[in-house]
Amino acid sequence: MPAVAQPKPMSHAVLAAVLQVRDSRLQALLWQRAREPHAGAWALPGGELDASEALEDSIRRHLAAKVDVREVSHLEQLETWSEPGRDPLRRELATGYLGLVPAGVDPHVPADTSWHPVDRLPALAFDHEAILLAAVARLRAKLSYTNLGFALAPPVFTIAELRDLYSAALGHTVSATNVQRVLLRRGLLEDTGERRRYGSAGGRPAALYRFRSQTLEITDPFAVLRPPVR
Amino acid sequence: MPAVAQPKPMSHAVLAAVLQVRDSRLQALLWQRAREPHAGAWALPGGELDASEALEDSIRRHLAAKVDVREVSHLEQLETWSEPGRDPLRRELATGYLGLVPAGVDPHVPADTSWHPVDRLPALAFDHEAILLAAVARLRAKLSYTNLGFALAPPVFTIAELRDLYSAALGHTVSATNVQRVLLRRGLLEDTGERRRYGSAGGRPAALYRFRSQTLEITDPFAVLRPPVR
DNA sequence: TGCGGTTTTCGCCTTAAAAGCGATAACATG
DNA sequence: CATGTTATCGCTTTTAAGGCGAAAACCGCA
Repeated sequence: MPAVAQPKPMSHAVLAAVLQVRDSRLQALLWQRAREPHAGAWALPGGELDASEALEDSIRRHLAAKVDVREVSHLEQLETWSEPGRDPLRRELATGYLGLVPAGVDPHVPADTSWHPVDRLPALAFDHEAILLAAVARLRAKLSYTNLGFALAPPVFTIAELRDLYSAALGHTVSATNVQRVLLRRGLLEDTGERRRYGSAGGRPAALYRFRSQTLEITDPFAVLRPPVR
Repeated sequence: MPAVAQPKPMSHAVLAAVLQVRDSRLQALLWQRAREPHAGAWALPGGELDASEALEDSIRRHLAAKVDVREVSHLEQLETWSEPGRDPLRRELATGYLGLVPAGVDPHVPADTSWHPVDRLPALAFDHEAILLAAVARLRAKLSYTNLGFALAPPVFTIAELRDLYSAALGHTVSATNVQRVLLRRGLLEDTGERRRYGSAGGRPAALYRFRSQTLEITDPFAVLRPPVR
């Protein structure tokens, strides 16, 4: 049979770095590969793009196999990775996604899947470590100039809880009074009127807040060099 | 796991929004389609991804057909567009790129290709308008918190010239003294020691500056909620 | 050569936002 | 009811940017 130049075996995968703050640490959802290549290494959840679906639909479909996608409070596209050697066996492009799960929920996951702190990662398959680190970088950047915190926080929370969330996600300590005043001044938080205690020991009960919006908003265009006011 | 189905007829394209400030306006490089679909409409330069090349290599290769790629001072990946209906005839993904050309150069372009102000675009083919607008948004955002201006500016320039560049790229007027002080304070500009006159009429000769770095740097992490200093 | 015109550049003040710090409020517990 | 603990608020300091006008540095021309 004459070897007509058949379509190149180039496939397209979608991968998600699903992040959540658990035990006061930023953790990622990973599953352990059973077969080659990279058997035993950990990998980001994802899979093949179908012929008729959009990338975001595809990652939602694949994520459903690992976690209850209704728990995913935010999903956004990252880069597309294309180095020819990124998969040793075949030519495959991969589009990465950042997924976030609010603190507090504990989604049921399959036996091969578990959470890993992003600052103590196991050996990852393929180029998944680069993708995961890109997701963490994106999250940390956006926490500063958007309301993305809503996707990491439970429905209501005290300022102390929120500080711990930001501290874990950003990887450094933050002052509770600054978290409160920065987010309040920007109008991202609103007081629920209720109050609750945070830690174990006694003390003044903390006010409960919620995020005013549950969809991504850029709070400060950081438009240095703004248009003149008048 | 993978059914031995034949490769899906899914192709992958790369497209670039190449932007330059010309005649004090931000303009994009477009070519006019001769054949269906969308014959007569204007399109972003680009083409098919080859089986063995990375996305960035591919867009460089395709751009070479439209413009001298050595003139492109910056190239960065945007999103990947995947709506199944984005091409009426076939299933195709497209990864967008933002390309920048410094003001002053006038690259030779083919007969079907020309520059168009981004605020007065002709009818664009497929979803190219969305991709182009995403590129413009990315440029405008990054001008504020990175040194990306280096990619729009000629090697040396006066503050007045730089203000006009920023003004054209951002789409609103900016104060020259603020451009100067913001960029100087951030350490992005350095004085060449030489001076030159800007306009036609007489006046004090302007100092010539250059960008200290020609590679992308984030000048302000905008790390609101910074790590504590000590 | 002096003078008006033009443009650049600099200093100083105002505005805005965030960080630091300590005082006070609001509870639990013995 | 005193004491410990945590939350919250007000005040001050620091940092960065925007506005404005004066001074500097040239040109052309009388």
